[in-house]
Amino acid sequence: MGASTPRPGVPVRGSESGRPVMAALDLLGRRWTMRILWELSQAPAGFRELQRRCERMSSSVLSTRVEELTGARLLTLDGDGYRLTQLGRDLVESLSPLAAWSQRWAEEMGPATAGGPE
Amino acid sequence: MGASTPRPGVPVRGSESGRPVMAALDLLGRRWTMRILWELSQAPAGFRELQRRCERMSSSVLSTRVEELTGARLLTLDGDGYRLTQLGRDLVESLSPLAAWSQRWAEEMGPATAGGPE
DNA sequence: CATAGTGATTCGGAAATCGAAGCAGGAGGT
DNA sequence: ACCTCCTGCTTCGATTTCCGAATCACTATG
Repeated sequence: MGASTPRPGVPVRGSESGRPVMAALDLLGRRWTMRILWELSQAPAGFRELQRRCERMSSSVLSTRVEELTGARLLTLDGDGYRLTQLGRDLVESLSPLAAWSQRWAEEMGPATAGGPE
Repeated sequence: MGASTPRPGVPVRGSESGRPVMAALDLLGRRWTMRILWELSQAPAGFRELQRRCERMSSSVLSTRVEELTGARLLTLDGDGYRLTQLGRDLVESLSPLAAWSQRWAEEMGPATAGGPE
């Protein structure tokens, strides 16, 4: 399988520079990645429970994502299932302003799009 | 074209809840989306210049992303090209802790993965 | 042996992405 | 008018990613 875990300092998909933030954007910009981190920040979970929490996402992709995130040292697997490392918790915490922003976004978008979807 | 812009309050790919943060994660979790916002936060750019800055990403996807982000009120197109709206600037700002985190990530990963890829 | 749980893989089909080429329109020059 | 160069943007076949049901290997329990 061709999936490689983005690493800071190594050129990644869409970035030849290898700048850490670009590697992060590459890693996070993959389907389900942020959702997985988000869910695990709520509580650790086993493979199947994690799959359930993520709207029953496909196990093949979950397996790939888990491998990537483990390789990026954001996840570990122990007796209780998958859990965030300290680095992973820090990442989710750095993402937390996004939740506040999305609230304002909702307030801005809600009234303006009341007309209907497209 | 089947692309629909995620909106807070509307169930999106990978989320039946429609919670704003899930809509945001869906929108941002698409290839090139965060990169485009990141680049435009540096300076406004026209279509082709934006494409150049994003490692010559495919024009078809750029067109789709630009449409999504415009629909989400994060982008506008004027005489100078594409630029972030206030909402878009706020989003990028809420993402800025990510840059700091990625630095620590790089420090943590660099030495630890000197052994080789995978 | 049977059952049930775990994490994880296989594989055919669907969807997203890629990328080179081209379209339509505007500005400037001759 | 015509040609050239720029713009934002579309088309379409090829490639990559993602999906999802079935399945594997392993462990534990009975």
